[in-house]
Amino acid sequence: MSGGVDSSVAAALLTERGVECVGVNMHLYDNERIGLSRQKTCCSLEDVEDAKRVAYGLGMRFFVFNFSDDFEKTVIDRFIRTYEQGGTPNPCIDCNRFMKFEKLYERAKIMECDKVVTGHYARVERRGDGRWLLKKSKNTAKDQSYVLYFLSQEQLSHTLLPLGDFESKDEVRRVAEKYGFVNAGKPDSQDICFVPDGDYAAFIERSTGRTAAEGNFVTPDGKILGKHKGIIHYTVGQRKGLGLALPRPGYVCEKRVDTNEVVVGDRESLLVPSLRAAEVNFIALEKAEKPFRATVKTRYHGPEVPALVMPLADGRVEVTFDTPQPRAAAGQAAVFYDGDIVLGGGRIL
RNA sequence: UGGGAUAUAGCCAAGUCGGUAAGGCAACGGACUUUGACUCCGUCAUUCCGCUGGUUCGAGUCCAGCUAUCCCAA
Repeated sequence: MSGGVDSSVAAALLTERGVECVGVNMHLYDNERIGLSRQKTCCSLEDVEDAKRVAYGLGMRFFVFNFSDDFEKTVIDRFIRTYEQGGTPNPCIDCNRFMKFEKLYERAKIMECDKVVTGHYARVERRGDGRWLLKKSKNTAKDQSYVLYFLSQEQLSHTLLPLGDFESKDEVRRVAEKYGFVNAGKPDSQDICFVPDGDYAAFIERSTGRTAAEGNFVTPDGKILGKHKGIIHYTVGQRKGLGLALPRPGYVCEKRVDTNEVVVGDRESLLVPSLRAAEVNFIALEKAEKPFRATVKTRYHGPEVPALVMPLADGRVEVTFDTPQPRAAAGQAAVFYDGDIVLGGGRIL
């Protein structure tokens, strides 16, 4: 329970069904770690209070698990490393993957709980042949199946996502209001939780003690356009914030870590016919050896586009789009869908 | 100091027969969003069009001079 509306309502719904629940909040980082002063009222403390009040109100026991060491080692380290290697991490996916559905699930087993319940907008269903499926939420605008593509069969069999059937966020808020939850009107979260001011580059520089090296913006054919602030400040596909006055809009097409160059070109030069992904997890497919068709999402709120997914060795796949697509940033997820059903997904290389 | 060209917002750049300053980029603001982005909407020259004068009811647009830069030839 994050202290937000969604997990609170999820808890309420389960309680309503007569399920015995334990409320849990994950403590993921200390304010000092992320550069907020100790004295300052930290929103995360307030959030824990909110979560606790909701849990107690529902007659649940409530615990706070301190996962800050693991969060530091997995999510934050990965975040920093990915940026330094020229990619663009998705810490929310890593947090779901390593914290909520790995660490927390382990604890749940120790506590002899059968299920992990979260406030994600997605659905878990069991198919006739016994295979567990991950599907989009009914409220497709809020769908979060994209950030859960890594779930294994075992994890899915022990996961409940009660918000997946809601048609709108307003309905969820109405439930919260019905229960009189303090957080019923709390705004949706956004930004990276451990970078509350949004300046992730400054966070990386603070953490590593290294300042990102300036380098050149170059055209695809090598002409120098100007100076950039350091590769970690940009992401492939980015248009705004380059500070370059070009005749047409310029997009980041490539980040060259070895030469510390950022390639800027027009929208055309951003298009690629295919991409590769690694660490692929298949959900609806038992095993994928043959190429299959799917619609593919390469960014959280991006469009789904038709493509052919070809399994390769070492858990990799090659995704060939029916029509060329803007290049996706390495480190983001490529998720394959068949309608509402998540076939699988992987990390973009 | 022979000839030619250009001087419009941070950058690029339209401005017709003189009639009361397009557009793009960047920037800034907002919407969207549990990552980074994309996208969308809005703002952005009213001591004004290098400077100074002149013609005109009216000049970025015509004329003169000046200044700066660029090119060609010396």
